[in-house]
Amino acid sequence: MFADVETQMKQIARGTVDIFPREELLSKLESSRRNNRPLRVKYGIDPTSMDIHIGHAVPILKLRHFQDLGHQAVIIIGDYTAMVGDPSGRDTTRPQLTHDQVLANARTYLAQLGKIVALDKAEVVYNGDWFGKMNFLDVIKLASQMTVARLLERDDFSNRYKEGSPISLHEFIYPLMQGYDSVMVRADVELGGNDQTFNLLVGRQLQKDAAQPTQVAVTLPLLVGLDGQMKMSKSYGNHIGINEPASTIYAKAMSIPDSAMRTYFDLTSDVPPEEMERLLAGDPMTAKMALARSLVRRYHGEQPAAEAAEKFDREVRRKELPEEIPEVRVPPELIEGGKIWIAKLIVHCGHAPSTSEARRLVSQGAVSLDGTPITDPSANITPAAGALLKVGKRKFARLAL
RNA sequence: GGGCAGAUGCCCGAGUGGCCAAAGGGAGCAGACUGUAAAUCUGCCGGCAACGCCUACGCAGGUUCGAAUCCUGCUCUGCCCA
Repeated sequence: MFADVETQMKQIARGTVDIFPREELLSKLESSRRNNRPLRVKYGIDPTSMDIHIGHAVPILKLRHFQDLGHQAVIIIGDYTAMVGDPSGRDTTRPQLTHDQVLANARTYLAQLGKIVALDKAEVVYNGDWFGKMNFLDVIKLASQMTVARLLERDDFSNRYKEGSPISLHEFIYPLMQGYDSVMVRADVELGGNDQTFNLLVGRQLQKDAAQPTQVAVTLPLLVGLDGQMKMSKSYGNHIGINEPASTIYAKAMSIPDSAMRTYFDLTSDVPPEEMERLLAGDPMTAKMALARSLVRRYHGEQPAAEAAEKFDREVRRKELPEEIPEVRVPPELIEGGKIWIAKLIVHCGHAPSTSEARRLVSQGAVSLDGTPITDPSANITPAAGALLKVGKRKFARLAL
């Protein structure tokens, strides 16, 4: 039982950059409905690092939408492609991972994917299943289906080429591998980030060469990070990890710039469009709270979402002390004559990476002990059990002996 | 294989013998402001119980009282020729 094509299209299209070609998707949806056959919707993920952030989750959510509409999710774990390292959107070559690292990552990935898609209803395949069996001649045959000129059409490749940055040959192979995955799983639709457009189109070409029906490419925007400028990426430190604690997700979501709110609603939340419009027309802070809450709800559930909201309100807005302040034992070897150097103490609490950094914080007036500001970077203080050390606005420690 | 150019702090990028822990920008951190943010302003931004010392300008040596800067070899990268 599939919903009518128009309804499906509307849900599929929300937040997408492009559906290519649109008419082909329409006709696929029609015949799927007519024949009561779900579409095979492919999403490939390379387990290159351990954690998924909500930027990665954007296309995965779209996959979930397809599932909700009754279609078949086909998740490809790129255990082989991960070893190549997708160069998309990057200006440098990625490090190649070993197969063991990749398999370990794959396991944690699947656990995280399960928070978004219904894994029990999805097909999960590893592309090492077919790439691992290819011999060199097979690779050459695959390579012969692509030309260098076409590869250089891809922006990131051509930019790097023009700039004189290195492009390794294996990176050129990557799009072919991704495209070949589509042939192997006979994909009807492939989802991917905007930066994947080229790769998704290669899939169409390879399917055509293999005399298969071609897949429709559905691309989604790259989510901007917390800074509102650059794309979300762990290496920029502007990400929200889906495995992060509820209160962290909430607080990070609250720190996105107002200008990014609509995008976040569209791409990361389960807030329906009408509700979103209503919120965006009103008080920005209320809207952002709704957004933050919807995010936490997805990854942690309703109850933790409510708690995170409350915690944020209490600690950040009303500047009350957090509920849980880490207790830090002051080791006797750091104490001399009953006193401890403030910079050492801050480092010991983990609130500064070096004593140099710690003394900077002190001289900038960021440090207080039991509410009394400490401004002398060479101050020695007498540590008392239960004393409250405050570094910056949000970092606390309760001393213990 | 040959010729030429390049490698600088988290990133980009100046610096071509002392005044260089290294301009400028970005990122980051702290303070003020605030609606949580953004924007703005101010300060900081290698390490060390520190007005001094140590480690740093691809790697290894060398020349010099003194090197990021000069020389030699190596590694990596780009361009051109083959």
